[in-house]
Amino acid sequence: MNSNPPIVDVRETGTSLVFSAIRQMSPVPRIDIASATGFSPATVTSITADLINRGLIEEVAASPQLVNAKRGRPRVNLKIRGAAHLVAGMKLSDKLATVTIADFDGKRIADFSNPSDVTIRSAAQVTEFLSETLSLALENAKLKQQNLSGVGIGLPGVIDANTGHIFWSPTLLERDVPLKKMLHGKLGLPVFLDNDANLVAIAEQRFGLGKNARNFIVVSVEQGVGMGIVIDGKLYRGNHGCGAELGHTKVQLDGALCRCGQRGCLEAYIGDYALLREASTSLELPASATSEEQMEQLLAKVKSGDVVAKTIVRRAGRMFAVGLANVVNIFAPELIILSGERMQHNYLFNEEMINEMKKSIVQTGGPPPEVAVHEWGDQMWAMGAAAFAIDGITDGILRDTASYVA
Amino acid sequence: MNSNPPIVDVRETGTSLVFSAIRQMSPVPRIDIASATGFSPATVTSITADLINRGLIEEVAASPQLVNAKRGRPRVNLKIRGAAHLVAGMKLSDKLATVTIADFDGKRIADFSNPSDVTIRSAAQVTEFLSETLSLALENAKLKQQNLSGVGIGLPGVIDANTGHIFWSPTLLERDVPLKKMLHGKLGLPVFLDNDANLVAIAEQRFGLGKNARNFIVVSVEQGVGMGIVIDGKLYRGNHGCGAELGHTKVQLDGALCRCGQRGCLEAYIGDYALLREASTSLELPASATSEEQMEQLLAKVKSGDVVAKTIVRRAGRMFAVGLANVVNIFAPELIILSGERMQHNYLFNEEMINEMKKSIVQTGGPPPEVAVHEWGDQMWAMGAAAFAIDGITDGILRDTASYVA
DNA sequence: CATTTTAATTTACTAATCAAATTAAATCAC
DNA sequence: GTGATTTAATTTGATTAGTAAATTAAAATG
Repeated sequence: MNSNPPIVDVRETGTSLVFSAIRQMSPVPRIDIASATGFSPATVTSITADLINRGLIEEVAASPQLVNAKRGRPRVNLKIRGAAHLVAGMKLSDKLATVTIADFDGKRIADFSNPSDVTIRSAAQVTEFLSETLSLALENAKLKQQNLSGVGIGLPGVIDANTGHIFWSPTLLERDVPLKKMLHGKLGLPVFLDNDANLVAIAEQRFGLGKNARNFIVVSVEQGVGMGIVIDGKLYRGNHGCGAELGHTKVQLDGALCRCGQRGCLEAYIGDYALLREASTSLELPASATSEEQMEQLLAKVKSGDVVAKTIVRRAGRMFAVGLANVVNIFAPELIILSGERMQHNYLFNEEMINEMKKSIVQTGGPPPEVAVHEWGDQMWAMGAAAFAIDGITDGILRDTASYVA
Repeated sequence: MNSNPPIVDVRETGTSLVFSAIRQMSPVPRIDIASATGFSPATVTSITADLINRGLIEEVAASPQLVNAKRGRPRVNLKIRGAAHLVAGMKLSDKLATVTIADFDGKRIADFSNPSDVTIRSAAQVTEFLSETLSLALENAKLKQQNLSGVGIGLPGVIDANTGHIFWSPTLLERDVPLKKMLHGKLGLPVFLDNDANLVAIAEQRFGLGKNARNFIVVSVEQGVGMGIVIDGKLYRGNHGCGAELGHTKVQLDGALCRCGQRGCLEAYIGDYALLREASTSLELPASATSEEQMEQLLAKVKSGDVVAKTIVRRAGRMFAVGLANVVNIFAPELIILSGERMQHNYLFNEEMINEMKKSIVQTGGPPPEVAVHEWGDQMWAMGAAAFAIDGITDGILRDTASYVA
């Protein structure tokens, strides 16, 4: 009964602590690193000297206009050295694979996207398609594969990010695919896989609105409803490494039928297909059009004052508010980021929904969570994947015993 | 824009790491501490020697029958030294204050409970009542206040555990009460306050079914519905230090009216008052009886096959299943502990509900969370409070620079 | 140009931790 | 029994991560 080995968490090294402080606050002078990490200036000097030595960070030439007009020795800013590594971030969605090449500092170097008519593939075909897309992206950016230090990839579905095992994905024909291993074999590069919603959360944390928050959630609506949870500055992935499934929380007992086969799922009220399903019963929408086109027509009707269209969209908004409020009641995050493209804005991410949500959360006495809407393009997903790859590579580098001279 | 100071988390000291390993695995030989913490045996020897020196842990005399019949030098087990400190854990509920005196190792030394007709008090009166109850409990156990090193107290409501500030509690007349400060002033002892549901989670983690889990939730139904969330072995308290409000997650848009004034809250379907409200419309229950008695009568009717009573209880169970499933879909914990007294078992914590819940969670491919029902008496809450106090005291002790000789 | 101020570095030390050798206490094998 | 073997714990002697205090660096001030 007592032989179970509870793994006590690995303590972070001074080097990794300093490095992540630089990443978070970049550009930042040593003195601020010292106060943020609690290390003495002496230690910061010695650790940063080592990091500079290893080519991972660099000093920033002081730009004259930024000098604070204070006296004293001027601060020397440090930043991540972008040239240290290049990574690719990829996002595989319905009919498109998007690639962003980024440097170690997260700077976007090049973008590429590869449309395709095929929406669902075998594991082997996905491997092939992603590999081919990466090659094209590299060619396009005049880079070679050996310039890359790793590839991060996001795709929808239920994925264990630790093992890179895909339990299920709408883009894959099979279940239980060891895609990370397959891609690693094909590309010969370190591969980092995760659910796309988690990667959006990482993107927000690293480059977006989550920069200064420790506990926040990111809700991203695309085909499905995704959610990423950041607790204590760390992405929370649940017990099996799979993310949260906001889209399949129940907002109604015995409610509308969902794609997943269950009833009352949030997604069954706010997903594109749910709205169109309702529209089809009492509105005239051209049946032959794509679902994107149909959605646009539905929203146009809402704008022009169509009562039925408004009813449809309004319920979706109210249901979404309930779903969000539930997350808030359970989590009490400091910030909620609604992340998506313009279209969602019109029917979900609006004042009315946010107010309704706030009315449904329990009064704690503390301030309600801030709600922010972030309209990003498609590249955001890929940037999250790139950030994920950067993190993975950084972990690998900093785990090696850092030999710096005191 | 860049001057915000991101606090990088404090790294745990070797001493506190070893100490918590001992607490978790107690009794445990040094060699196992070494492998669990990753420290070398040499380090464990030196740290444990210091802890023994300080009287915080002790060697356990080898009991002959437990010797593993292996050869080699026998292992010497270590455990927390109970005599090091005594604490009181208190729980204030509707009509009762419960006290448990526990030693530093979490061993129950004495119990006491103090019933009262008053259900709601002013802050001053609560301070007085708790102080008086503690005195009686000490007297009863033949102890003096100076024997105690701290007091942990749990009460329902919205509480910031860090500051000990009570935003609101059903047991208090006023809002925004700095109860921790008041009690500290009155008792002259370190006081640790938290929401009672959180303390149940701590009790489960320390003494109960959560011992071997890193991510789990504890749902406790008393008057309201409480939930405690443990992530990565640590109680998650949300952004303001206040716990999760499972009872006020919405399970129905525009649903039943809740005590909190909102509609569709889980509590408005499964709380005692919700069931009795329904019962009152079509069942004959003696109006003069207490709600406990009425509940018993309602459950008796269920048992004897009353159709209406069954309908009422069955909906409650289904709603509860939905509420739980939502938590699982968001969190994916490895374990759910349903904690409460016998009564809940009959109408909420049963096979049917658990199956219904499992049907409402999304298939991840991984195993569904384990669900365990834990029937504890009233003392559980107080034990959680005691454990919380022990933790607080331990933190204080181990934060001081441990001067051990290498 | 000396003074003041702030940032960064150097120096000399301390504390935490480990590897390797040693000691301790048991069983096993004959 | 007695030495060989095995495993746990400790000791010893280094090494490393980190600090405090002194020093150097580079600016503004007056």
